[in-house]
Amino acid sequence: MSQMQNVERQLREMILGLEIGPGEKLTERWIEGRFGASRTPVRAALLRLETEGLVGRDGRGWTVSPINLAELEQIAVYREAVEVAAVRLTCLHAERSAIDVIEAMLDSCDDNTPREEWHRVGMDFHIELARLSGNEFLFRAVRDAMTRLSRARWLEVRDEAALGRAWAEHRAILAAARLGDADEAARLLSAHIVGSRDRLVTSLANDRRGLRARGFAVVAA
Amino acid sequence: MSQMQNVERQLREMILGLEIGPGEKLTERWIEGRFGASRTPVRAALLRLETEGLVGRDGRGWTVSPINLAELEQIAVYREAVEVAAVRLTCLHAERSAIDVIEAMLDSCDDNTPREEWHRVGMDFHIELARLSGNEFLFRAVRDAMTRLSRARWLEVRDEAALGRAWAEHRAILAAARLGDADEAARLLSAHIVGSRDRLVTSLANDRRGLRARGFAVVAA
DNA sequence: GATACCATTTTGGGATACCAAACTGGTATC
DNA sequence: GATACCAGTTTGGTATCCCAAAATGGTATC
Repeated sequence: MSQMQNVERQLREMILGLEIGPGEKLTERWIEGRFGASRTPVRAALLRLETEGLVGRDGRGWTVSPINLAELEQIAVYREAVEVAAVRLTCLHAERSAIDVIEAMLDSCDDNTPREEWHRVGMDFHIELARLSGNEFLFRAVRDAMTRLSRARWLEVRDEAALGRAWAEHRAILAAARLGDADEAARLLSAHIVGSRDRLVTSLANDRRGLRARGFAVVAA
Repeated sequence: MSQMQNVERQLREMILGLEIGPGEKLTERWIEGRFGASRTPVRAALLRLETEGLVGRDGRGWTVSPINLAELEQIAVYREAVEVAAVRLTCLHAERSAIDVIEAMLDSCDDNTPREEWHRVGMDFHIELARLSGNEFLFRAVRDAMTRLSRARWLEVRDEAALGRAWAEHRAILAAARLGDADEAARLLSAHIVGSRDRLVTSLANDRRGLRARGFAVVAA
């Protein structure tokens, strides 16, 4: 593993894991020291994370991208477009076994599963479903969108009921896909994404004060 | 203008303008000498062009991405998803004047207009239409997709009739958008993209031998 | 106490030096 | 003639150095 990939991966994990808060300043020299690499791989990593939207330039200097509620809403619209297109393709040439693999992912979560794992599986559901479309561009679009949403979803306060509802919606989507019913799968997925967005934005807007108190920059819609 | 942006812009122009052929090898040192910059900005430029899909890593070393017919077909599906979503949004809050600006772009091309300009306007039509959606992510998706398609479209052999047909389709889409008829605009745009893709892939597949003779790597579907 | 100003430090952008791995071309061997 | 092998060269990855611009902090002035 090259240093560049190493720095990139570790820095991404720190940002997504909120070990570095949204809105925090980053200096290339701090990263250099933190990961024991020189500035060349550090700069390469920052350039890539910039295209992922996780860090941004703040005049001179780098900043961990703040949570931006307006952006979250726009991403949801984007997701809806690409995920619905992907699931429609999947329905056309649905591999029964491939869908079963995704269902098994959902099954792997139970009462003993740590919160972090639910979070990851919830994202992977959408990513893996998009992968089944066989279209590399739709897949990457979904994966990148989920990456951008990741921190916000992590901050969302979700009760057991909401989590259970999401899982039920996931299962309903898979059921429609298994039958090859593209219209139904599209309708369910679309509703799921819109619902998720509403809960997410509402939750963050309500908690905004508390989040800022924790040092997390949250930009209003 | 920083060196990095300079190198990036010039190198992108050379690749898109086919001054460096698809499939050609690139060395950081050649670029360094060609643009009179050191390796630091060269490296940054390559990293960004990599995310745009214009260059790729070939083991050790860099290669200008070949024209990939399978990829072109996948991009068309992706475009269809995002452009249709964008135009639907545009229809919801269509600014009459903004649509007129796009129509004026189309009008600016006549018999005396150089082929290169038709090419550029044909792409900008789609990009600007997506911008009107107001959704940054849909806009960027369309812009990036058009960038990836650019070289292939430039290589396409297009007769006057095909060009005229494309312009007529563009105008029809704008007319529907002006009326706020989202379903009609979506239907027309979708058909336009599918038609474009078919003509493009057919043309390149037919010319494949000749293109390879010119030193352009063209990967079959 | 607020503010304008200047010296110092910090920082990102760029240039260069170094290295190990990969590639190249030629040669010896069969 | 084909092939295995080796020295020399090229090249991407990394570290380090330099610089100008921007941030910082202290100080003098009002």
